Amino acid sequence: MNTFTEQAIKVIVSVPAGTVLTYGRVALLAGSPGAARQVGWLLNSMSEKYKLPWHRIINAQGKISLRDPVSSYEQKMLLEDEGIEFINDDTISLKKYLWDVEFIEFDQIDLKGFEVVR
DNA sequence: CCACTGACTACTT
DNA sequence: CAAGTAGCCAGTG
Repeated sequence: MNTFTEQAIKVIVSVPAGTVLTYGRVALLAGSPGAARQVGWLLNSMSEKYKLPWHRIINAQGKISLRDPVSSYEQKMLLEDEGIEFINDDTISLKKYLWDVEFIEFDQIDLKGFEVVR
């Protein structure tokens, strides 16, 4: 399965703790500029099948985009645990925490370590 | 294949 | 800064 989905997942699992990526950036690194909305979609569906650091993905405004208030609160907590400070209730400084990576070496990432073993 | 959906984005008011 | 608008693209039925 060498698709956008797999690439995007690899990008996401590569994000270091204490940093974040925007949906658009994940899409770009995954090879599909403009597919930002799909990133959100797969996070929603794949975070149950994989142990993804989904909380490190936010929108281009540095805000949490979750519709569900419970989940968005959880995301905020997880980010704060990694040392990320919030400017207000749902905003952080992208300038400070955005992971500035240019290229992902997909070949070196093994997804099997992130699969949920039930 | 077509239509619809959406954890998005960039641009304009 | 808030709200509206028009692109965006992969997954789903």
